[in-house]
Amino acid sequence: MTSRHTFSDRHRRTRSDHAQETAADYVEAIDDIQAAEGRCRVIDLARRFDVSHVTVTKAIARLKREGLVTSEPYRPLELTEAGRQLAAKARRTHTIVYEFLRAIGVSEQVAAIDTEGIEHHVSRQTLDCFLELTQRLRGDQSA
Amino acid sequence: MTSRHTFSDRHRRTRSDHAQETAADYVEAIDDIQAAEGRCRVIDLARRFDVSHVTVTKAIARLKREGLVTSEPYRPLELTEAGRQLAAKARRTHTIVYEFLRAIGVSEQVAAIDTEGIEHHVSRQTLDCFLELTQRLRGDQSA
DNA sequence: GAAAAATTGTAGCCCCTGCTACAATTCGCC
DNA sequence: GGCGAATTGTAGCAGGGGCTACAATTTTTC
Ligand SMILES: [Mn+2]
Ligand SMILES: [Mn+2]
Ligand SMILES: [Mn+2]
Ligand SMILES: [Mn+2]
Repeated sequence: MTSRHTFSDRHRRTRSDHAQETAADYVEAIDDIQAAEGRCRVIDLARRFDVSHVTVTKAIARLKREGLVTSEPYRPLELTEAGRQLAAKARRTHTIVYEFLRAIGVSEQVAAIDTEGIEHHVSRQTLDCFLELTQRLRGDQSA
Repeated sequence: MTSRHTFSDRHRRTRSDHAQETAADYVEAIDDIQAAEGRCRVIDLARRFDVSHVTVTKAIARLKREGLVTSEPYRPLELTEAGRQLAAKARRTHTIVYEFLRAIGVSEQVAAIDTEGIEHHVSRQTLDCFLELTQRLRGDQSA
């Protein structure tokens, strides 16, 4: 199948997707929580992801290294401009995937769960197809 | 959104999906390679996934612990019955996702890549929706 | 304003997945 | 039969992501 690509391309890409997954989910969550509560603390993320605050602290250390987050000791987290941009992009993707799953008949609960994983593995092209089909199915609704 | 579930449910599920991801991809690959070459060696998997043979050896050690694979030192890999069943299930899911992406207009190359990640995050319900829509779109082809 | 509670940080542990370097074994070929 | 190549195994390293236990700091409460 598909003669001019290797299996390794596919798996390399999946591994690379996973490496960026935490970053995307974290900055999106930080942005969310800031919007809802005015600020985002480590404990807020720990509760959202159901992990210990230590796990969050270590993840945040990495996001700082990558220039997505800033913070001073014992203070709430802030997003850098790059962090805000990634959050916006992550949210757009998340919404498109979720709305698509809903449009093709997946329940709210299941769509929410599946979206959280799928969103990190959809290329631009696939996302466009999702968007287009969501529109089409909505127009079709009456049928 | 979706009032009676927590964010943590979604992320817990995604983490659990990832834990099973390696197992599914490996047994599927072993089954593939056995079918094509008569046997599957460590080096075959290393080439397919584009990782070192050491990485494969360690992953295989885990699959042995989990009862999916057996092998003797310096000998080719064998699947247990459980391994074969998981491989079959993984292949079914893989095919459904791939055919679905193709049906909604994604190119062969991109569909092959995206499928490799998405397949691990589609619940049964979503898979059913994929299948149904694939059928519908194929009938619709003329439109 | 001090004690208690909540939050954050740090030390140290685990497993998974990646690697290089090197040793052991098997395979292929003369 | 043996030698070189291919394959597999092992030692030791790194980073990501999970944890508990405990210390430090901030926030809340009285
Ligand atoms: Mn996610
Ligand atoms: Mn994934
Ligand atoms: Mn896969
Ligand atoms: Mn697959």
